[in-house]
Amino acid sequence: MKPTAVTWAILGLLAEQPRSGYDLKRSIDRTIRHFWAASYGQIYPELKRLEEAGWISGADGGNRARRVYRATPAGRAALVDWLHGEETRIELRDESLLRLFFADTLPADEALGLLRARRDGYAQMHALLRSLDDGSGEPDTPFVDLVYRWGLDYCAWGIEWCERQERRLRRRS
Amino acid sequence: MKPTAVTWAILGLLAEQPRSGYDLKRSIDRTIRHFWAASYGQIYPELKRLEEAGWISGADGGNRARRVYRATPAGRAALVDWLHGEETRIELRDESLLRLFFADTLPADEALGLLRARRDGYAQMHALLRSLDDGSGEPDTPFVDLVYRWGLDYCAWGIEWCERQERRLRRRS
DNA sequence: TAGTGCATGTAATGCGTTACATGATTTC
DNA sequence: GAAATCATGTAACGCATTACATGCACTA
Repeated sequence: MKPTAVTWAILGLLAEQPRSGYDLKRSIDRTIRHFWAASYGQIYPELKRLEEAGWISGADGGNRARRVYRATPAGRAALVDWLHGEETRIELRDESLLRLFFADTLPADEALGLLRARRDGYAQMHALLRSLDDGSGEPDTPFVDLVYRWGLDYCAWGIEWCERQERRLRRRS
Repeated sequence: MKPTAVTWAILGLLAEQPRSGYDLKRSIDRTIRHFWAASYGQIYPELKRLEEAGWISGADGGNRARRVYRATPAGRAALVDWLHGEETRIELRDESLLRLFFADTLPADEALGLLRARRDGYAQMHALLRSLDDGSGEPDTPFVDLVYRWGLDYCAWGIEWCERQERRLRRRS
């Protein structure tokens, strides 16, 4: 069992509460997905691998043909090991920055348009994140809340940054 | 010819000045790589595809066995089209956030350690970016400089954010 | 009884990294 | 002449998405 990032995403959610593959996908889409996406094509095979490794156990549950998994003690231990694991390397992948990087080829006003588009991208994501917190539902645990705040704050920062830079570049031209 | 992100990275650099595959890799590692990495395994096959498409042309240059490519007019046109292209969707992939997200499983002080580790990750990347600007070399064009600033500012923001949140969480506990 | 959403899964494909193979040239 | 670096490339592998296939259950 060679763990990958999706391993921990699934195991972490199952440690919190038992879920089916379908539920996992929905939970991920509401939360984790904004900094780490996962698709069915990863989730279902990974559930099998995790069960073989003894880190989760599945049981046919409820009506329908749904199989509900829960984290085993061994799984919880592995999760905690990972949390203690190697240091953090910040890695980015941001196509919008790639575009900005080459914007010097364009006339000045079109180049500024790209900066504006980036700003709008941030605004859109900010709106999406805000819409996830409908106020109902129980309040999040501290670190789940922390990561949610990160998303909001990051977008807010990004919007301001783009606006500030746009003003700066306009002043010089 | 179905373009992908690495297509534009290469084409953009070649539009600026002619380079070999090896030079491209080095340029990418100094600049683009901080928000969009690329490996030889992508670069060399992509150079072939780009040449077949007529977007770049290669010539055996200099001494050694080096092949130097330059963007053709068709390539430049394609690049500009891409720059004008679809709107920007912000997509993230950040394993450190994934860890933070599950930190509630840990005792409070260890969880705060993860936040500190993230801060240190930002600090490390900030130092790396600063080290790239040795002051020598000609000054960057406006948008190349803009993206460089983004990296620095993002790291600075990230450091502050982590420190602020650490203080906040300590106050509550 | 037709449609929608629940639920599970796989196959094909594409993107990207790593590791390896090869050899020339410069520098010490 | 040994080491470092320049330089090009490929094969194997792994990770992830997309699209598709299947069928049940609820509801209008």
